Amino acid sequence: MLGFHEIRLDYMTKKANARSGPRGPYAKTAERQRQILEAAVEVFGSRGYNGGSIQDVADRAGISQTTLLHHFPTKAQLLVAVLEYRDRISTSTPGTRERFAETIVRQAEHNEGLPHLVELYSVLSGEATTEDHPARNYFVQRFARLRKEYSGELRYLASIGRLRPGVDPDVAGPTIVALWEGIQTEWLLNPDTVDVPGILKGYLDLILVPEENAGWSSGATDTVHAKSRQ
Amino acid sequence: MLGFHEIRLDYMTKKANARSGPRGPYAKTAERQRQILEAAVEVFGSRGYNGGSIQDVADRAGISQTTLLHHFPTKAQLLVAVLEYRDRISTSTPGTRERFAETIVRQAEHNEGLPHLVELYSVLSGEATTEDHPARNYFVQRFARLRKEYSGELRYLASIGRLRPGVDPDVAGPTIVALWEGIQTEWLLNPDTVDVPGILKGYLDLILVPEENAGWSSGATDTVHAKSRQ
DNA sequence: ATGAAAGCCGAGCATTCACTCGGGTTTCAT
DNA sequence: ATGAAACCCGAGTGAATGCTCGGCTTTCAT
Repeated sequence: MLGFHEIRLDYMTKKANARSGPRGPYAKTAERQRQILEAAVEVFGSRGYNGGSIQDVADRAGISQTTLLHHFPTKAQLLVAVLEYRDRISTSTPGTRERFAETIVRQAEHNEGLPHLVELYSVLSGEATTEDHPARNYFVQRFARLRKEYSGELRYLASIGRLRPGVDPDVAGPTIVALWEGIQTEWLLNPDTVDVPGILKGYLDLILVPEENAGWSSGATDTVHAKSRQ
Repeated sequence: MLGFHEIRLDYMTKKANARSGPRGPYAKTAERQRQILEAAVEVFGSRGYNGGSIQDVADRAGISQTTLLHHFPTKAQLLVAVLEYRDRISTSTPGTRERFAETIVRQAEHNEGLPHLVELYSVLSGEATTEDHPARNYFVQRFARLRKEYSGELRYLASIGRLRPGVDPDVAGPTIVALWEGIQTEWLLNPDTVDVPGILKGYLDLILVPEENAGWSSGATDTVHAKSRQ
């Protein structure tokens, strides 16, 4: 059950009296595992977890299936490793708290160039709702965390008068998370007519007060014209 | 490629000179196929298309796998038949055009009693984004139709002054579809903390003007308190 | 009633699946 | 340098998959 990436202190503890024992991964191992995980992103992203095979991943990584299983003993452990890998190297969008909306829209625009990633999360979050799916707990935790984070940011914006009166941060936070999730799935099915950043901006413009006039009076922000038609 | 449900006129044409030929389905066939399709909803809903097997469906329907394949020659055709079956018997929510929001919220509340159905659509819409998935075209069409329908309803509401100024029906329509889709997936992962009707009502309250004061002035509708916390 | 088609199923079939085994090659601390 | 562990792989293994085949039973228009 030990993930490949977890620091195994016992390997590193160089006891003088311990003449022999496990030596830990070699220098090239990290790079090889990165190759495998990148291949797994593509396979699980394009075929899903149930639909993709470890043979597919091994082929795409240019190694034998047996070697893959040496690094990640089971398919389920490989999937968990993929998700943790993507979390580790994901672009930690900086952005000040005041630029909440801009940060989200910018991230959505950035994602348009990473269809593999979007596919991975869309396919797996749906699959993960099934019984005993190895990624189920990951997505339960992930969505709960996101809802909490967004609600918190919106509460802060409310405290400085940037949230439109009548908007409950504990409703709007989960709304952003769900909207983002849903619109990305639709974008994968219909890339030409669905505008992910546009839809998100449309909602954020609805609930936020523009920075200049913190005293909110009416919904006078310009209509958002998205390419989303029909 | 002929779906089981399509009316096959050639069977019914009783030509006097045709002494023998295909006779069409027997009386009990419709009921049997309904059993199979109900079983398939549960299997594909709880395990996904790739994760569920036709053996599972046959077992749950209480028939042999071979008999199932007599009625639905391939697994892919079974899936398509399931989706069309659910469309055919789906509760055609009446509701006047003016009661747009109420109709949606009522449908969402109704869905809480049909977790099998919600699972089916959530799991499959994610899976369907993968290459060559037999349900891909179904979901492409379905989402496009829903976006168009909702945008149309909102355009009508705008024409009678019930849409908040500044809200573009062509953005809000797709937003409702995506939000619904996303929040249902999260509900399946976290049924106790996610309130599907509440989140939808929160958005609809934001974009619609209450019936009584068609002259909209501020966001003075009460804050929506959902059970959605953290 | 009869007989042809529909309905139904046990027994396979070829393939793919995740995973194991045994043994070779490479790395690297000593 | 050396030797133990890490790395790597060919060749399986057993189970499950979607689907076919051949033949029996049931339905029902004639």
